[in-house]
Amino acid sequence: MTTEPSVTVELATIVELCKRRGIIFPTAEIYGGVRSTWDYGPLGVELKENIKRQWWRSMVQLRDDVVGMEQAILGPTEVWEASGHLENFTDPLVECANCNNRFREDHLIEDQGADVELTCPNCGEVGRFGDARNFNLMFKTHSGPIESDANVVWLRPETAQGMFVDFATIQRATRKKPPFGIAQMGKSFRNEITPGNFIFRTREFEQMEMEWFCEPGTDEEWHQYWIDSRMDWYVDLGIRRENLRIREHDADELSHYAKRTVDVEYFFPDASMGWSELEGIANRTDFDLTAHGNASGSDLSYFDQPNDRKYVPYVIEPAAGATRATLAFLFDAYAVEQAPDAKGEMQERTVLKLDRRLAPYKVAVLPLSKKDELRPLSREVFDMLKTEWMCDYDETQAIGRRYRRQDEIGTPYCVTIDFDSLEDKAVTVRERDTMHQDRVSVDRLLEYLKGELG
RNA sequence: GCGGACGUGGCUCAGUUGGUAGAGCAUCACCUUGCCAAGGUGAGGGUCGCCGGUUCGAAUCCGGUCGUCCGCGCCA
Repeated sequence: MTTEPSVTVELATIVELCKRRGIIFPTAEIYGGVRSTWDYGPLGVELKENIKRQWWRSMVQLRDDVVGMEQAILGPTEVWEASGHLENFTDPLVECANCNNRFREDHLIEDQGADVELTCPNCGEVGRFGDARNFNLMFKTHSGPIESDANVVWLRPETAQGMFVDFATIQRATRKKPPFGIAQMGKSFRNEITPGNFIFRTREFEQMEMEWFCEPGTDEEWHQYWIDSRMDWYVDLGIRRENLRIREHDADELSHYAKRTVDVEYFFPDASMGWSELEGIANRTDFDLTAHGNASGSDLSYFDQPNDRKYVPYVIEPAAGATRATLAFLFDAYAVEQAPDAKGEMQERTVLKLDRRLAPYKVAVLPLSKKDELRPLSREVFDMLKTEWMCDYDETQAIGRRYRRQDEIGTPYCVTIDFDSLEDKAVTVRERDTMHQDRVSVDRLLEYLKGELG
């Protein structure tokens, strides 16, 4: 049994911090916002891109058996017919006129039979359902200025199909042999009936997906390999292992394309969230390549020349949500600590203990005083550091207050220039988690920080 | 979509029985030779989600609408 961590952090606290510090906030808020739609501010875009960069680094850059791609977001109807999304992402829902609860008509018919009046599972009323209405989870639009059935295109509901429809082209171009993977990061869109929990479930969201093409029969082994690998990735980037778990999908919750799916779940410390999915690792078998092969007439099988045989590769898919991961990293990094102030009294200190690779700013340059004398050296230090990392420069108000500001957004290092610096050409480097300070000469500063930040 | 709650300056909130808005924090400027927030002085910032109605007059009543949160159903 998993022991659930007892720490509580309210989602509202994270939302408030995100808005106040320009991390994430409602889109077009001056017009009232749009439900389920969020903008990433100066710090949020850095954080999210850093998460994606780390995913790409571990998934593509550091491997010789995975290559990247980026597919267009708009796609033709044929792709989504073949993939099964147009069929399976459309739910016929009926609503009970008595209690207003809504159910999937096909599920009711399956349970109760097609030749009887349907009974409401909620209130027990018989025959009070209206006509079924289709809820399509895919966004539809038109390519070109004229709206007509002939130019319908769809916003992709997952990035995965790009790797399937481009499989043969990429395989030929790169001469990769199974097992190998194709990775993609980017926006996907689903018309969720019920979005919510801030950026956890949104209609526009960002995915990091990799399709691993392997020989049938080796798929189960590879599935386990990728489950382990993906767990390690989150832990390596600072998520506490006790806040992560693996959950096996029941047979009745498997997607239409999956033979087996395992979720990586994170324990969100907000009372209403709890264990929630960050990533699904699915065995999609040869479902997609076969479907697209049949529908398009292209041969999407792989010819294994040494063994003189042809097969349609099986696919293992680690599919992560970049947006969800961003929320998980924010939650896991959020801490309120006690720290003594100048008078020695204990005060609350909010710290985002983000891994250094994820922190929006790596270094903040903080002249101790706003006096003109300190400015030239301070700017010199800032200009030097900004060529390596995203840095912040802040010379307003008390130094303690500025340290707290940087703590709250997770900046791992603060560099302070004081009046002694003008004499000894050295600065104070203060680390976020330990609040430890080092005096480092300006000449050695870049080298010192490279050692710390990598 | 249904039920419930809510929507006041950047944030958190207060606004008595309707008479044209306040606080703390934050922000900005100046002062402070100052290393872990809440010293000093001063300043900017809201017409109370939006639309309409009732009223001499509405943040405060009514209707609609948008959005948020909780619950239900559906589901990445």
